[in-house]
Amino acid sequence: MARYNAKETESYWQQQWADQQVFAVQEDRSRPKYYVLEMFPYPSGRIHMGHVRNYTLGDVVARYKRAQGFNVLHPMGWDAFGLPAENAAIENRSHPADWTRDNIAAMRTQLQSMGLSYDWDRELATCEPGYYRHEQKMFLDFLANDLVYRKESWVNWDPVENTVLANEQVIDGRGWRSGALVEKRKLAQWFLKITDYSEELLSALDGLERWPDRVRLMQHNWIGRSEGARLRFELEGRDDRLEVYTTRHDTLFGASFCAIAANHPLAQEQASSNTDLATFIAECNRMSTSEADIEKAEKKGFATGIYARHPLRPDVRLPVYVANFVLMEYGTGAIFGCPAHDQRDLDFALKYNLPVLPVVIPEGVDAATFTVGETAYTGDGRLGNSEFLDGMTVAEAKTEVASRLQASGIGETSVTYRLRDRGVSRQRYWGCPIPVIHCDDCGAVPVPETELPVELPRDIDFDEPGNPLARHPSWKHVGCPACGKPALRETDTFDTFFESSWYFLRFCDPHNTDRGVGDAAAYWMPVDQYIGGIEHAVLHLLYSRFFMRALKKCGYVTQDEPFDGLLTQGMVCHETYRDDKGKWVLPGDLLTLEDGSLVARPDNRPVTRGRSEKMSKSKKNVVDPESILETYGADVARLFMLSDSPPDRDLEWTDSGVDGAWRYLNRLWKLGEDILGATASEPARRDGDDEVSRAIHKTIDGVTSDLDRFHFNKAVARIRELSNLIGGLDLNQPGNPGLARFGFETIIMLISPMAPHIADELWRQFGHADPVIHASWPVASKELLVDENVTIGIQINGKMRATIEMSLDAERETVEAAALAEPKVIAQLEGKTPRKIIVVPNRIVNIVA
RNA sequence: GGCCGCGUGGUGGAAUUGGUAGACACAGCAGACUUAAAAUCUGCCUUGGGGCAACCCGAGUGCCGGUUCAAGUCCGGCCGCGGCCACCA
Repeated sequence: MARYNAKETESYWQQQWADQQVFAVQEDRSRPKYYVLEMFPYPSGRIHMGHVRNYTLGDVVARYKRAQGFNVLHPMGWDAFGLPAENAAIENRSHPADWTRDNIAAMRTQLQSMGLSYDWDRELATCEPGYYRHEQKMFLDFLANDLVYRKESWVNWDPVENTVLANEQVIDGRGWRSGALVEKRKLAQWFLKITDYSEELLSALDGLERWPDRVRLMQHNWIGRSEGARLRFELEGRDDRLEVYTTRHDTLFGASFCAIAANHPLAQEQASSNTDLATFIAECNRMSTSEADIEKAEKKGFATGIYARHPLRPDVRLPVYVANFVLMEYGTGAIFGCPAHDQRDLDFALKYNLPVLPVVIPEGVDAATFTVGETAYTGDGRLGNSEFLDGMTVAEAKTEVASRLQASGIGETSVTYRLRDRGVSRQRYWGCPIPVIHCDDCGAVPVPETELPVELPRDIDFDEPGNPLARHPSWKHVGCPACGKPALRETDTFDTFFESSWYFLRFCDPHNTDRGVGDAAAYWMPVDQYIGGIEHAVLHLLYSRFFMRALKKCGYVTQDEPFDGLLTQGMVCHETYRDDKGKWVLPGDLLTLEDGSLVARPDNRPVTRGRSEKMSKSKKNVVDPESILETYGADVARLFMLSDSPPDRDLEWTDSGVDGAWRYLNRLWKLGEDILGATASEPARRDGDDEVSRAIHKTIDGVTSDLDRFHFNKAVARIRELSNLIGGLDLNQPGNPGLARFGFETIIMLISPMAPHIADELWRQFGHADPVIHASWPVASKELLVDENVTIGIQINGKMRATIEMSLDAERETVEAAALAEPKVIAQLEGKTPRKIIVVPNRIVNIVA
């Protein structure tokens, strides 16, 4: 055996695995299935460290489960539609399809050099008609099942990307990719009825026991259920009523105004005959939705001149305002304001000189003297100034108001969700065409199934801004499928979340041409372990949950939840560096001078070290995985990623940590060489009950439970501990070589999911013909997990003073006597008689004196 | 503003869920090998004090207090950092 050559070994074994098709998977109902999936990447062209971490984690799980006898499905594909391809097309005059496919090829090569155990035969790319035709079929089924609808609505318009953005894609009032200030526009859009499932998506969160609590909480908050009431106010001089939504119907007697959203139908109606109001509404629609601006934004209103009648007090008239803080999208788009108990309403009331009547009185305060100044009272208390409600608790008052309103037909309790239907139309080329044809006579007509897929045309140009599909000379001109008259194709495409909401189903049977979701899904689904970034906690993960339910309704699947277990990995971080001009510097351009100072190549500019942040191109604190794979090999990169931090925490990338992983693998190689030399004719000795054998079995047990719980860093620590122990054995002592061999072969198996190449090479050197992947996971002997003797700590008044060796499960009295006989204990007690002695079996003795 | 996390050596992190704090590493220091360096190997490595020494005494898990025989772990109050949501009625 020569010095370990990672490069040769890794490419040799990658070839072996491919040739022997060791990762090919089939339905095999005789074995339990295990579906492990990492979030598929966008083909940007190069992998980054986040990918390396994500796919390493998934690969460890896949290989470990396979060794345990599971039939493991572990596929990889490409989330291949999306804007960057179009931007690249504009910049480089390339075609989005070519750009995307080239990137996929490049990234596939990179991923393959990581030695990941994918069944590449199942690879898919969402931009291929073979994929998206099924998506178009799903859309048609959604239409038929009342899960999708078209409506005119106010949308977020990104003026730079010339497209609509979902609410979730607007961050601080700006487009998530372009950073441009988002405008409001009214457009006809297709919407998915996710709100039909609000309650179910919420309540089913409880069943997702193998999801991180915080992800469940984020979805819980995102769905945002609130229990309140809808009330219909009579409007003076009008026949229609104003419906408001409130969660504080207990405060109804404190109401002093009503407010409606700028885009509320009543506001729109009034604006048609009132130019000042129209101006005000236009102003509201221009308003920025960024955090900072909202903080500062004044609560502004415009009195419509309409008055609402108080439903419980005929003498009270409530002026109706159009107000800039009322959202059309939530509740009914109208509220009643109770200034005394809502800060926003109070600000508004003070500005427009509206009455402030407290109706919830803090316990022990007289209703007659309680006043509200500039701060609304939002605490608990009893009702006051509220006629028949006086003296009730808030909860009692809510019930009473609800039942009175219900009895008189004015209102009823109502549950409202923050979750909104998701608009899916995007005015882009590089996406899945929405299979609809617009006919002047027949309206929006679904494309007949026999004509699917509606394929993207290849010949498009990006010379002008906007959607090239809409400008294409012929593509959109078709006959109406219903009446045959000339009609126009929908030129919008789906938002890319559509593709990623069901790809996990496609992996179960990716070559099925008839159906998007074949029968194999019933065998493989749900995904047993899904792994990816926390940034998808709400969007992707919630929409995938919705898709499963929608597809179930359409008969595609029988299950509700797509992902049984979820692991959200932390970010890969790195220190940041800036030169004397404040420009970011790549870690690779750094040079440490002899005096220890940091400079940047090539001109040795002085550099200051900044805090560690998520690796990002903009701050240049990136390390290119390819250079690491090239210099150290995949096993080193994988081992480092696993050993330094728990997977759900942020990982600090350090060169020295990588070196440490490199040194360990070389030490392991050397150790294997020594043991092999010493045991040329001696087999592994597995039958001992000595301390080393016990340590080996304890390591097996520990690593197994660590991997079960994704404590990869601890598993690595245990393996290193064992290799330190085995490395310390004197191979000249009789018996030791066989023991060392047993220990070492165990280490190879335990480390094989993490560093698979070196494991397979060592495995072969130790005389095994088949790759480690075919060996079954080692099982610890129960009887070797417990020691004959235990070390028991002795405390005096809670302070550690000594330890004693006792046989396992020694009698309480024996332990007590031994503890009291310990010289240090005698010295510490100074002749005092213990008042009490607590004995925790096999663990600790505490003497209270 | 609302909700939720997290604070352990110089650093990343362990600690069987209330029972011997600091496993395993990284960095550092000392030594061995070497003409020398790199690599490798060995040792030290929370902190203050004492001892030639194996060791001994005290303090110590952000701060203050509490519960307990026993607290990094549980409770209360501060301080700091981070995440998500946010004009949601």
